[in-house]
Amino acid sequence: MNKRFDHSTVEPLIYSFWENKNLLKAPNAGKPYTVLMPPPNANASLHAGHGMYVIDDIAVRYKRLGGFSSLWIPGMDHAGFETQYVYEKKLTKEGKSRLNFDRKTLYENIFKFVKDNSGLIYQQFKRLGFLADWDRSVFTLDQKVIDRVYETFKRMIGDGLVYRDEYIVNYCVHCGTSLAELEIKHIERVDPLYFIKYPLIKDIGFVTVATVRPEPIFADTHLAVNPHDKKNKQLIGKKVENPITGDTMDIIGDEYVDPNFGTGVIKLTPAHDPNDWQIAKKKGLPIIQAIDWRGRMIDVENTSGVHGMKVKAAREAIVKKLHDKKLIEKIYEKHFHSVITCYKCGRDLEPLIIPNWFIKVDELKKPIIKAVTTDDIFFHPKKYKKQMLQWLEIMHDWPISRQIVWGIRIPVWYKIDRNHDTIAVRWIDKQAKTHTGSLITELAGADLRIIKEGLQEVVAAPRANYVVSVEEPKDGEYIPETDTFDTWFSSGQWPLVTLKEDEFKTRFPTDMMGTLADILKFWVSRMVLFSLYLKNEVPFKNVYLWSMIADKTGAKMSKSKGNVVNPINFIDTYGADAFRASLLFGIGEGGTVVLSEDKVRAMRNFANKLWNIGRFIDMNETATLQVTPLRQGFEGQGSYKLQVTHKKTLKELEKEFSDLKKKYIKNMDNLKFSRCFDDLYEFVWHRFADYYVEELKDPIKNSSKEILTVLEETFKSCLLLLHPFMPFVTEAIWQEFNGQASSILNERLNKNIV
RNA sequence: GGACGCUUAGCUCAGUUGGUUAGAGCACUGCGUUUACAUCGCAGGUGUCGGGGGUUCGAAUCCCUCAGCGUCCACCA
Repeated sequence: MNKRFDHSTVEPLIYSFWENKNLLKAPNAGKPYTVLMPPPNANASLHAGHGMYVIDDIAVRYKRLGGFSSLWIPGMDHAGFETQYVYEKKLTKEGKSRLNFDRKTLYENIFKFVKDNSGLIYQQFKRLGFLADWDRSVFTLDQKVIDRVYETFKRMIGDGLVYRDEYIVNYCVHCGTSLAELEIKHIERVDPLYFIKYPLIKDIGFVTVATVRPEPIFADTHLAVNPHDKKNKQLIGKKVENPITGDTMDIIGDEYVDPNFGTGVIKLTPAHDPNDWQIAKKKGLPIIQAIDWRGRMIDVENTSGVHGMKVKAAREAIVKKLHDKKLIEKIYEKHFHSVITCYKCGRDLEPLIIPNWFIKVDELKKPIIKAVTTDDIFFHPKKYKKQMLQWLEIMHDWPISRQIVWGIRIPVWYKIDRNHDTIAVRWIDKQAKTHTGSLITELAGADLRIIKEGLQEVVAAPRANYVVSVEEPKDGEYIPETDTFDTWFSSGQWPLVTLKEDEFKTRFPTDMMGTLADILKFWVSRMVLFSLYLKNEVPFKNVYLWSMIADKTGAKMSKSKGNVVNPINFIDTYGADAFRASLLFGIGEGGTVVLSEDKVRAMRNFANKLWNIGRFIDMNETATLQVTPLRQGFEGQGSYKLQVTHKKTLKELEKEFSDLKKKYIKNMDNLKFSRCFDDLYEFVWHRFADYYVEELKDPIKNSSKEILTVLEETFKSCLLLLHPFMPFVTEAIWQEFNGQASSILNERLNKNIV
């Protein structure tokens, strides 16, 4: 044995050994134990946040050694929005945009891009030593996943759980796309705040409203004040005149209004402000669109005179108009506020109403709340049970459509009715010219077949007729829905697409779901939802949530902060075992994980310590067995009388180790992995090596084989206990003792543990 | 504003149902080691266990309160 544990040569050899010996697959024998890997983005590469996957590996390995048929099924996610975002960035660099392609071509290009960039993360997972059955990997765009998603959608339609409605999204009129939360840039900016006077009807005087957006006033139908606002609450029920159109407007009360901002009175523009929209939905107020997809004003009767103008020009026109009417009380030029802008072009985003598909969750969430409350699903750490329940209470209907191509298309076709204008399209012709408009108008200038070939986007009014079908219906003219499902709609069915049909009897519910706490509500809750809906069972018995990985200073790692650590560097320098162990050592349950090089180095030293304990035992054995080099020769050797003190020491060791083992089993079964590892570290280094081995060194030099046997057996048991945490070094030492063809993965804990 | 959590050594953090002298890693100091390991060993800590109050024979641990920090949610017209 070398003086030092050489991780860089040993680790790859051991991993391919496991692969070649089929040790990564679930053994046929044993009670099933199943863990599903949270699918990383297909084009992702390893970052510190993936560190928590080690938890899953520890569980899988522990159960393997415990005699279970433990199985870890990996997979990859297509990660709709995020991947398309990355791809479009690439297009921008090439001087192109997604609008240069029809929908089908764009999808195929992204598919190729993802395919070319996938696979790296699995290579990196292998370097971490993951005991996963790679042959069973599932991709969220595999046909069987798509089939399952379609089937679920159809069933939900049949059960009346799906409906179409308007939904307010953040839309960039320049880039022609709605943006997800992660693509929005919040910036702070100074804008004028206009104080506009609304003449009271039947009363003398005005009600003044402060706003940064005067341009859609013509579409407003209501003002609102806080019902608890002493100054303004008497306005509730009164009527004012719309300063642009002269129409009558009601003043209503809503707690949402902040009495301390501006004048304490707000105007409601439900079609173009998310908060006003919420109020309007709640109170059933009319939602009148004043701005279209292209960022132009809609005022068909044009009493405002701004119909067809762009937002900025319209604002100037409206302000001038109000000024002429002497309805502007004042303009506060330096209003500091936060606005949302497009990550690509930097322009202001326009909150717009876009028709969406929704899932009704009121009935679906009841069994989830029950399952969480009654601990059918157990949360580690416990605090997430509360967080989950809190979120489930406020969980509202789920908008599942996304205006992107990278995903599973919602299997719906809209029936074209040439007499009713319910569908708008964007398409690209053979000359690469983009056309946008109502389908009926477009059909006047182009054949339906040509439009469909160049189709980019369809926006159908909620009242448009549709047929749910994967294939195009034959009875008339149809145009497909172009929206795709929210990524979580497909990944939420992960437990239902990863197992084989016959495994549902034996491996479902699965045993543990270890994932980041960030996606508790996005992902974990949806998996439970789908599983209870489709299988009437929870998808997993335990949820292990890792809160976050932080840098040395305790700050959360994020790209924007630039403090992201690439774990591969640590693995290269200190070994996978050291990296894994550093994520566990000295960590409270569910606490922040601080990743620091000092700690990784300390764990590398521990791996080396293990190696050298093995080396010490091995060397002494060789020395003792010079006559009969085989271990089987032990019994044939003459026996030695131990001095009383040494016998006592051995007894102490056995007692202490037996206590440790009991504690270990208890903590491992309760998923308290970190504590187990801390205990092992303390025992192996500071008790076993520093104390017992040192105490027994002299008698060993007198060739006492009995002592060596006890030390070796104890140490080998320690290797088994440590193996889930540090798989490589423990396997390497195991093979030194038992031969290169043996594997610690074939050992079983119950043989060695009382 | 709402919910939850955290505050223990210079730094990062363990500390289980309350129970002897509160621990580890890192860092620091001294000594040691010609054969398991210098990626080592031994030794070195005056810690108001965030402040205050309470329960108890006994509190880092349970309760109340105050302060600071963090996470999630809501909100910023």
